[in-house]
Amino acid sequence: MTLSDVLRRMPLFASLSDAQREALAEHCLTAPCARGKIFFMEGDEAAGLYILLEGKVKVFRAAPDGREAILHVFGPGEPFGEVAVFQGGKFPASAECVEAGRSLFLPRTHLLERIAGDPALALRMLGALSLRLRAFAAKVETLTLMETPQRLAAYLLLTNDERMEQTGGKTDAGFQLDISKALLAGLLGTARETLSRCLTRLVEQGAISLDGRTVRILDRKFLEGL
Amino acid sequence: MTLSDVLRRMPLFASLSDAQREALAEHCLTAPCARGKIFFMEGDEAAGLYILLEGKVKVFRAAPDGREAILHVFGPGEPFGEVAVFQGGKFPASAECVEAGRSLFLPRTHLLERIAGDPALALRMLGALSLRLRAFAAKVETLTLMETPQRLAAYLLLTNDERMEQTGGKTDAGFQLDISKALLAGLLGTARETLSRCLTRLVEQGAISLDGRTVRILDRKFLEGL
DNA sequence: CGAGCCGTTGATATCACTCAAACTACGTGG
DNA sequence: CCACGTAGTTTGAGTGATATCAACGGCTCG
Repeated sequence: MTLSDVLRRMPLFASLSDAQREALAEHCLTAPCARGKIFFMEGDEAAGLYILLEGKVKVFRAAPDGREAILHVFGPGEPFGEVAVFQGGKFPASAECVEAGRSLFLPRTHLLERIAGDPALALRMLGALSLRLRAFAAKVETLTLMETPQRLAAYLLLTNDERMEQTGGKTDAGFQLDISKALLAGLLGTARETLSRCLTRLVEQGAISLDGRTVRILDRKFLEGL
Repeated sequence: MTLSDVLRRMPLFASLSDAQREALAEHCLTAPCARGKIFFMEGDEAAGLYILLEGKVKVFRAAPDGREAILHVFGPGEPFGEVAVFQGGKFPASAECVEAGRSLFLPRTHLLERIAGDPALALRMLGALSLRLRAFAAKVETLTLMETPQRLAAYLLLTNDERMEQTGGKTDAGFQLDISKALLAGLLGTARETLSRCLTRLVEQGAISLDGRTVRILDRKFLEGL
C-alpha cells in the first residue's frame, strides 16, 4: 500500500484530490517507533504534526516528581501534536510510544499550505479539533464530578459501545481492553492500585466479568446508576 | 460603534476585508443577556456560535444531582459554542450568563461559508480552538496531579500575571478576582467551603493578602513551590 | 537467569466532600 | 427606620474515599 493510499483512508484527508494527496505524501516522513520512544516533550518547538499508522502513543503532562497526567492514548489513524501547529508553536504536552508501530510526520509549513488551499480540509481539521475538545469536556466532567468507580464505569460502558459499533456485533462476548491497566489508571486519573480494587469490586458486585483484559458487561443498569 | 467595528476588534475576524465584515455583520444578531439566562443546554441542536460582547458566561456540564463541572468562564470578546458548529451539531456542554451583558449570535451556515471562503479565517479559527485545547490540557493536569491548594496557587499566579500584562503594571497593588468565589471554586473543581479554607490558610501563611476580591501576591516563591 | 513491567493485596494517613449553621452586605418594601 | 430576603462567604464537625508506602507473584524479553 502506498503512502497516498494510506492518506486516502484517513478521514482527515479524504477530501483531497489525488494530485493533492500525492503532493502531500511526498512531504511526509514515515518512521518506525519503538516502545518508549519520545516523539516530543512539552515545550519543544513544533515542526509539524504526527499521525500514527500503527501502535499506540500516550500524550501526557508530567509533574516534576515524575507523576503524569495522561491526556489521551492514540491508536492507528489518529493525528497528534496539531495544537502546536496552529497556535503557539510549542507543544503543550509530551508524547511517548507505548506500543511499537509506525508514525508519519507532516511538516508544519506544508500542512498550513494545504489547509490554506483547501477549505474542505480546513473544515475537517476544525472538526477533528472539535472532537478533541468534546473528549476533554467529558474528561474534565468525570474528573470533577465523579469518583473513581464511576469514572471506570463510564469508561467501560463507552468502550463497550464503541467496540460493539465497530464489530457491528450482537456478540455479547465482551470486549478487550486495548491498553494496559496501568495506562488505564493514568487515563482515569487514578493509581494502578485503586483501579485494581475498583475492578475486583465490580466483579464481586456482579456488574462485570473480568478475565485478563477481556471485560464483559453483565449489569448495565448497575454501571449506569453508579 | 457599529457592529462591523466590533467585529474588526476581534482577533478572530481581523483578517476579513471590510466588505466581508459588513456581510458578516448583517447576519449577526445581538441581544442583551441577563444574569441567569441560559444560552444553550448540553445536547441542544446548535444553530450557530455565540460571541460575548459584555458580561460573563460560564460553560459547564451538569450532573443529574445538580452539581456541575465548570469548563470555562468567558469574558468580553470570547467566542463560545463553536465545537457544535464544526462537529456533531449538538452542544457538548451548557452555557449560562453569570454577569449581565450583551451577546452576539452568528448563524452556523453563514459562518461556514465565510470560513470556506477565507483560509486566513479558517486558520484563526483553528488557532482559537487550539488555544482552548491548551487550556483544557492545563486543566486536566491540575485536576489530576494537584490538590486544591496547589490548583488555587496556580490560578492566582496565572491570573496575577495576566492582569499585570494587561495593565502593563509594575503596580504591585494586587489584582481583582473577576469572578465570585463560588464560581472560582467550580472552576477549580472543588467546593466553596474548601476554597474558602485554602484562601485563609494562604493568608495565614503569609503567601497572599486578601481583602474582598482583591488579592495581592506576597510570597511568589512559596506559591510556586507548593 | 535476571531485569523490568504488570497486576494484585494490605495497612495507614490525609485530604476534601458533605451537612449544618451563622455572618456579612445589600437591597426592597412595610 | 427597621424587618426581611437573597447572595456571597466563612467556620465547624464528622466521615468516607483515595493516595501512598510496601510487599509479592506472574509474565515476557533479552
